Amino acid sequence: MDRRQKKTREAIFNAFTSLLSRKHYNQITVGEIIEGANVGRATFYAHFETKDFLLKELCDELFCHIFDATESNANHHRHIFECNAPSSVILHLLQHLQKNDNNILELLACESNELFLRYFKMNFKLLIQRYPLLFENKRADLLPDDYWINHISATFVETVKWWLDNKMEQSPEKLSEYFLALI
Amino acid sequence: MDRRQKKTREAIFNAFTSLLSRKHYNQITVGEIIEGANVGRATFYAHFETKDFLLKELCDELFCHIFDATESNANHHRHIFECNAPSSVILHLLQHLQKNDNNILELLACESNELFLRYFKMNFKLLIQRYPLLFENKRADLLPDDYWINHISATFVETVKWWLDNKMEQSPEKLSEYFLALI
DNA sequence: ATGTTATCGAACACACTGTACGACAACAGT
DNA sequence: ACTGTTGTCGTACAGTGTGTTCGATAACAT
Repeated sequence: MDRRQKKTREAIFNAFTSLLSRKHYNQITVGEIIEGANVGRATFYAHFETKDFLLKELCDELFCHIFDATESNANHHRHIFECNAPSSVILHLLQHLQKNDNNILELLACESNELFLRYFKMNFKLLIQRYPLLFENKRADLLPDDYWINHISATFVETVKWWLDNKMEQSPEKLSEYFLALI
Repeated sequence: MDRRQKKTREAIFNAFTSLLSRKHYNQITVGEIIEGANVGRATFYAHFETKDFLLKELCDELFCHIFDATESNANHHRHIFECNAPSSVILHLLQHLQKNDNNILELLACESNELFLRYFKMNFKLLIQRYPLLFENKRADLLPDDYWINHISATFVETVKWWLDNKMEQSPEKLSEYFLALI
């Protein structure tokens, strides 16, 4: 990819992220983004069809990054997934979050965090669907599988949300303990 | 309140609800609302400062209605809340939803349902905070109270969401069983 | 019957969106 | 170093939505 394109793309992402930490997605205008990124209007639209597409591509970069890393990690240590040790996976994800790659925390904690948490949940769901043994549905006689999987995912996302609301005072280990105690 | 005002207000709510079932909140314009409601532009702004305020007032009417009913019911039958029978409360709420007062189902299932589910969760949280014995935190030694309360609320909301996604095929009794099995 | 208040319709200034075009500069390959 | 390609810039523009204003009219309450 052309160096100029990369520069522009990154500048737009940065300006956008920075704006999101200050105001709600709905109230951010393309005008503000291009001003913050110092790019021309036409340039913005050459990269992103609309503001919504910008958001989507940002999410793609963020979560593909985190979850791909988790998964490739899992491939090297597949025994983790198959020896029924959900705590390591959860812990790994939480630690990854704490490192705050790509300012992901800023986005998960911002006023428009629902947008990002939705993607977060989706990716987490995919992850645990790929490894059904990780969180086994121990009451499969009573509870439908998709209901169970949705519950795990939602609970994890809510745990992270709660963590952020509490300024992340707890350690990833503690949080992982809370989460596992629930399920 | 003036008869004319009531008529206008209701016409706007109806047009708005109807639009929400067809398209996303963000893409609904004031122009469409007033056309659907057969109301002048100035009239709309005499009732609601912006579209966001319209949404807020709609939510207030909907949820105050459902939860007030639940709560006044609870006052008459306070023993339900204090004799540790969460199943009756849950069942009561689910049955209330199924009756679909004020097209609340249309709104909870529409493309912009996050907006309404947020209010739903908030009100549910208030309800169970008012009756701590209802869902007692049995691992208070390990889990913080607000974490626990948030988890109950989120799980209930996710249960309802799942129900809606499944076209509400299950009976309220069955659903209540699922929910209670989780916690 | 009278004064009040809600509504209407049209017009308005303003802001944001998405597109178009010519000029220019950065790039890649030879 | 030369050349054709491609990304960017600036400006301008049409289209659309927002929120306000105002006088005329009709519904309301008493």
